[in-house]
Amino acid sequence: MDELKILSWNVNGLRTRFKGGYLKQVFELNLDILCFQEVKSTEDQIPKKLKEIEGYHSYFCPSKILKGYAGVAIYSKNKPKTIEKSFSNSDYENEGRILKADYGDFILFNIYFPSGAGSKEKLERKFNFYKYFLDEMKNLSEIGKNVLICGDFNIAHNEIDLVNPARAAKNPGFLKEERAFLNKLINSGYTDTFRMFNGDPENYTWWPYGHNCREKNVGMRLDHFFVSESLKETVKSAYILSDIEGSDHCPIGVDMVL
DNA sequence: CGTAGTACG
Repeated sequence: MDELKILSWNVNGLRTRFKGGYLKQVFELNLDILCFQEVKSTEDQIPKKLKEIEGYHSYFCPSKILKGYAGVAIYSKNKPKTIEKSFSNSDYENEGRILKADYGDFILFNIYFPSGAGSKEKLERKFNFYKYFLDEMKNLSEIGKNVLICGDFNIAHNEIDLVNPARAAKNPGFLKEERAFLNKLINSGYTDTFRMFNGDPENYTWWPYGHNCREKNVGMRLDHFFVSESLKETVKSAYILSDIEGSDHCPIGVDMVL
């Protein structure tokens, strides 16, 4: 019976959140694993006192394509057996979007999904990313692996997960293809942990900067924590920490007993 | 508009 507490947060700049004292707030929660997205730093740009937080091992997957863009990180009390920066069926290690940590008892994915806003090419790349992701998750669940997936999906799943669904349906974040992708993940045996415990609207994890959107709670639930069927009953709670500010996203998390 | 570096969400 091991407790496992994991948090996921799109920090929108790890160094800026560190300087502002916001990172301290999540490290003080004394969790086992913290997953960050949009780190926006190469490893050499991260100061030592940020890289080496007492009690944690840290792992980074920065973008090698565009400096100051994307990037994911994992801070973990226990050392994973292996760390990978792509799916096993594809080659995404330069993108700064994936950290796959195999702890033996379970595999944790920390993912910054493409937003795909803008060009048609970016949308295509995004759907490709979905394909490789789903392929990997299906393979792992079929061989009975315990899988956790957290991160910024850049997708609101259902109408309950955003403010104006009719208007949003034309925009990346709530396209029918994106929503269908999450349905496919669920059909592959994965569960949205937040909805195991909370069926209410107005639970968001992202708000646009400006226009007092956050104060008015005009946002979307874009960050998710999925678990494989094999882990579903180990999830004791799933939460959104909307009081933790700084980024345009707020942290989410799960408490489990493995 | 913020983050980071001149694009991207």
